[in-house]
Amino acid sequence: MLRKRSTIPRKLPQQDRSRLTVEAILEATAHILTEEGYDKATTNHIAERAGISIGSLYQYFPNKESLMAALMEQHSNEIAALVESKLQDLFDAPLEIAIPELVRAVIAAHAINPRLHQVLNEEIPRSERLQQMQKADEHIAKLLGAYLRRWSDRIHPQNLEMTVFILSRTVESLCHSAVIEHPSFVSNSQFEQEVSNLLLLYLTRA
Amino acid sequence: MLRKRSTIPRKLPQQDRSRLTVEAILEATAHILTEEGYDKATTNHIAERAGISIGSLYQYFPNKESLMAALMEQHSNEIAALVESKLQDLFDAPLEIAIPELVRAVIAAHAINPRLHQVLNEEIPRSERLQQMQKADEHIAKLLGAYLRRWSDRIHPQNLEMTVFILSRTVESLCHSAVIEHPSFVSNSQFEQEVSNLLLLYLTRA
Amino acid sequence: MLRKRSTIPRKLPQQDRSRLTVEAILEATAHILTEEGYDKATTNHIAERAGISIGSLYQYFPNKESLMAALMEQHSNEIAALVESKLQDLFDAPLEIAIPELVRAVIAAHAINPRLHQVLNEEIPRSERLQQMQKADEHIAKLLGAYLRRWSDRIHPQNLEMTVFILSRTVESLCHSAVIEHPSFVSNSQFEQEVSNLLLLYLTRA
Amino acid sequence: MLRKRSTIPRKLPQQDRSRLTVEAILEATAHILTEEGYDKATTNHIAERAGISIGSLYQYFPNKESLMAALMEQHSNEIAALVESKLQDLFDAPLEIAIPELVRAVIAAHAINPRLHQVLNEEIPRSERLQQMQKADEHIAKLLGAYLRRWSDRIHPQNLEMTVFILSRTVESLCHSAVIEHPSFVSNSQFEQEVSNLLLLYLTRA
DNA sequence: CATGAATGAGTCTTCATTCAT
DNA sequence: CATGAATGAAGACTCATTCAT
Repeated sequence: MLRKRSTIPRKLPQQDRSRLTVEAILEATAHILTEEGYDKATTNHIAERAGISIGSLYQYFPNKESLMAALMEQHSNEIAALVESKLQDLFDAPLEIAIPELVRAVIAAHAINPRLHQVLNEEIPRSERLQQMQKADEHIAKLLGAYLRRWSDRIHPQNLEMTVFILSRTVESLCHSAVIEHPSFVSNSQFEQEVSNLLLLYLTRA
Repeated sequence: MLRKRSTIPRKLPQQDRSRLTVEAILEATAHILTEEGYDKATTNHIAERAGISIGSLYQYFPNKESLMAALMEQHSNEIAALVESKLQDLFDAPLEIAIPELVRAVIAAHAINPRLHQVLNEEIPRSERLQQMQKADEHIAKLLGAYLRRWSDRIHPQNLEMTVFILSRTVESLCHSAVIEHPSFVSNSQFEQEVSNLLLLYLTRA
Repeated sequence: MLRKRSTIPRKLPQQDRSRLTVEAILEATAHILTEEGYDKATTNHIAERAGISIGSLYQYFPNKESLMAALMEQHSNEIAALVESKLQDLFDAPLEIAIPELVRAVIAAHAINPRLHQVLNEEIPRSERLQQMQKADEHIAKLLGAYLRRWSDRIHPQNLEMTVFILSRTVESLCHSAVIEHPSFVSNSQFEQEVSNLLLLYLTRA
Repeated sequence: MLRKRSTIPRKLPQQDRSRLTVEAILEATAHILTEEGYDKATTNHIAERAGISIGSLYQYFPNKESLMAALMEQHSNEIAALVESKLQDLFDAPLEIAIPELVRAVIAAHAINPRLHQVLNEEIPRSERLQQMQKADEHIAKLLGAYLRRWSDRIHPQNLEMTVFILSRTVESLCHSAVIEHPSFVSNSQFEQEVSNLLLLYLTRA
């Protein structure tokens, strides 16, 4: 039987030295991915840039896929952390406050390392992507759902699942596209306002 | 100067036999792409499925990239044609009519071959993608811009470029995600209504 | 600017094992070249005969061209070394001694591996040849020029450049052709004498 | 049993139209060979440049090798014709007249199309070369032998075969190298004189 | 006789992965 | 644990040649 290729890192770095090695590997991966693109990101090239041997790389990651997965998880976590913390802080804030803050947070999250975000989203083969990304997405969807339920009396659309879907996709895709294709928009508070407006008007009908 | 790898098909099929061959090749490519994914789409595999020799494939397409480009163009054209025609028909229709129709058209366009659309959008290496996709996008953006200008007295947001950007990304991404991730939404007129609402409320503030 | 395909070996063999590998590769290349000809000298065939995997071959040589270049350099060096050392030893010897010795040395140099010399000179695509070959040629021309200048008072022809040209081409081509087409000549001291005569009479008019 | 690949043109052009076709093919071959080199000289490319279909090319030449052979024969014949006629005219001329004339003729012959001569001599795979070239060479050697025998009483070297060998290789290689590497020599009567001197002094010891 | 679409064996080359040291 | 030499399956692509029309 063909077991699915493990995507789990081979060993959790327990000593300091290994932790450093793992970090170096991921750093090298991110660097090559952003500067040279996915198809220059060979395991040998990554190991070289990380300053270790290819053998050592495979000591920590059972295959290339797991390397990409680890990087995506790391990146997702960074973004999710930002958004989550905002969302939690704003749990009791009304829509008019929370939505613009959320938009601002998502834009900021994407702006951390937009090129990496893009490569991770666009160049890495699908099979290696879905799992990690969805985990983060789902978590955020859950938080967003909780927030919307908390303020449900002020919200028009009744189908919560659909509303969460519409909200999260819209924010994500607008912020992502803006960062990639219209960097000028990002530094422009008008864009934040417009996106916030789009969502607020939809939610409140006012 | 480093010449870019040509993406132009090698020869226009002139006889009937060759036209069939080209069609068979593109059909095989689409099939393998949707059923097995991009990295199973080797030129040899495609030729085999098309029932021709690998040599014949290269008679019509100078390299793998051009094959993908041709398929994307074909697909983009199909989608763009649908949306464009709708947009032109609706040029004089008010927002309340036009927007829902547009949403419906975009969903329908994506539903033609959603898996192919997804693969084309997500798995094919960036370099081979951008050009074709953007051409279609820009055309639609232009039509959308013209429509919004036509009805500008009823529209609140003043920055036309940004409005077009927000509208097109939002429709595209919501319809795309829905078709891929929530097929149940697609056959559900509520989704269309909600998306239309999102956009209409934003545009009209009413 | 279009970078020329690198002809530089990929890595200098640092460990003993790899040094052996590189030698095995070159040995296999020479063998196939001499026994089967250039168009049987595929990289896969070479690797197989060297008893290594094709991957290992490409670890040391970035492409086929560099393999050929390395072999030519090795071979040129062997020949050039022989001739050069003779020419330096004979710097103060008069024409009557030096010329026959030179002829003998050139014949001996060609006789080391005549078939390889032939293949390297005649079958390998031009582009891969010129550089290596000319380097050796120029060096020898320089030494020959120095020698002729040293004995210029005994030499009739006045145009030194032309004389060097005539001498070197004549010796080279006669020895080469003899080794390839008339092996019987090679083991025959009469041939050496005749060639020496040809050159001596020309230089001294006596 | 593996029959040797025929090198004989498939049919002698008997009608005018075919003769023109064959000429067009050879002309195209020569042109591509001189302008683009041997490895751009694919049969398809040749047919295209000749303005005929690849199928027609194979009507006249059973394989690529026979094409090259035909071109070499044509070229050899042109050169041989020049040299032969000179040699026959000069049969009764003394060495002092005949040798310089011969040298001049050989230089002129090489200057007809030096690049083609070079490609034919250096780039075309050995297997396809030898036969044609040797035929011409042998013929000239025979004529030269006859001439030397006619004047044997004035000639010092006694081994006629060796003398013919030395003479023909020397003239050939010096003229060839001069045309390719030192075009300036060619238009310079001093070079002719020096080469003639080289040979005359050798033959006459005077 | 001409055409040109079709063939497919064979080429160079890459890169994830293993394993002896 | 680290090293890096070695592996080899697999991919993109070429080109001499054939054959149905």
